[in-house]
Amino acid sequence: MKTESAEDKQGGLTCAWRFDFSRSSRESPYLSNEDTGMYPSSPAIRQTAQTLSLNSQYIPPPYDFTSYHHHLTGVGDFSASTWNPLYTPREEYPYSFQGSSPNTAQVSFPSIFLCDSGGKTRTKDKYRVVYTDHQRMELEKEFQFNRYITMRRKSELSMALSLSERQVKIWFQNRRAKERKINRKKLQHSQQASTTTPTPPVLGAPSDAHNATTSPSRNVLSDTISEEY
DNA sequence: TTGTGTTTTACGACCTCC
DNA sequence: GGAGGTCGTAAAACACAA
Repeated sequence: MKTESAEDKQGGLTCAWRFDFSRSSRESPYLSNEDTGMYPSSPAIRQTAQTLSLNSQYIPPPYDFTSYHHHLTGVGDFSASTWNPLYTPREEYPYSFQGSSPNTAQVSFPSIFLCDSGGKTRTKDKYRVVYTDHQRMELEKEFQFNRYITMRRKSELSMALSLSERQVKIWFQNRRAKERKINRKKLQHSQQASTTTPTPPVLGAPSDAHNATTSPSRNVLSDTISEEY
């Protein structure tokens, strides 16, 4: 992520939104690829979403896609920007509509980007956008197919969901991080349970810890599919 | 309503692979 | 050197108990 395209950088704009990025020094947080599932040697097998029983957290409610028909078009010089709030996430966008038809309604943006040469690209008025349920659902479906999105699918999804490829990429990164976090919690719980109520190990039924430590070649993230969903 | 904890976007730093 | 990975983190959004 050293260099992002101008498109990825939300229209190539550099903005004045300042943050305190000071942080404590890092203490070699990197785990081996085996531990992290980094650079998995074998891609995850693509499964049909129907075969996966989703955790209730990710089961979206029955969607009324008619609510997304107000396809908004940004007003202003955002032609080069892929950050384009085509949807109105949960009524949170304070943009004023200009136009009568919701299908063609245009939005006048507030001072989304205050630009300077600082190189920070976050918005002033919106530190982050909230993705619509539809966007999340589609991303989640793709995630169930494959933990690692291909360039082709990333491009397709970004087009379909009106997100930038960078947003799709980062969503997948965050989603994998979330899954690892969940797995760590489960591992902790299982370890606590095993220490408090020791049970004899069952041959042929390896635990999560066993999987994580003895099967480095597999995609560690794929473990969650069968466990979590 | 408000305080607090959790989740969700987004990023920088650093790393590996090609 | 670039792309994309993880990790840690900021801050908005959200959930929920008091």
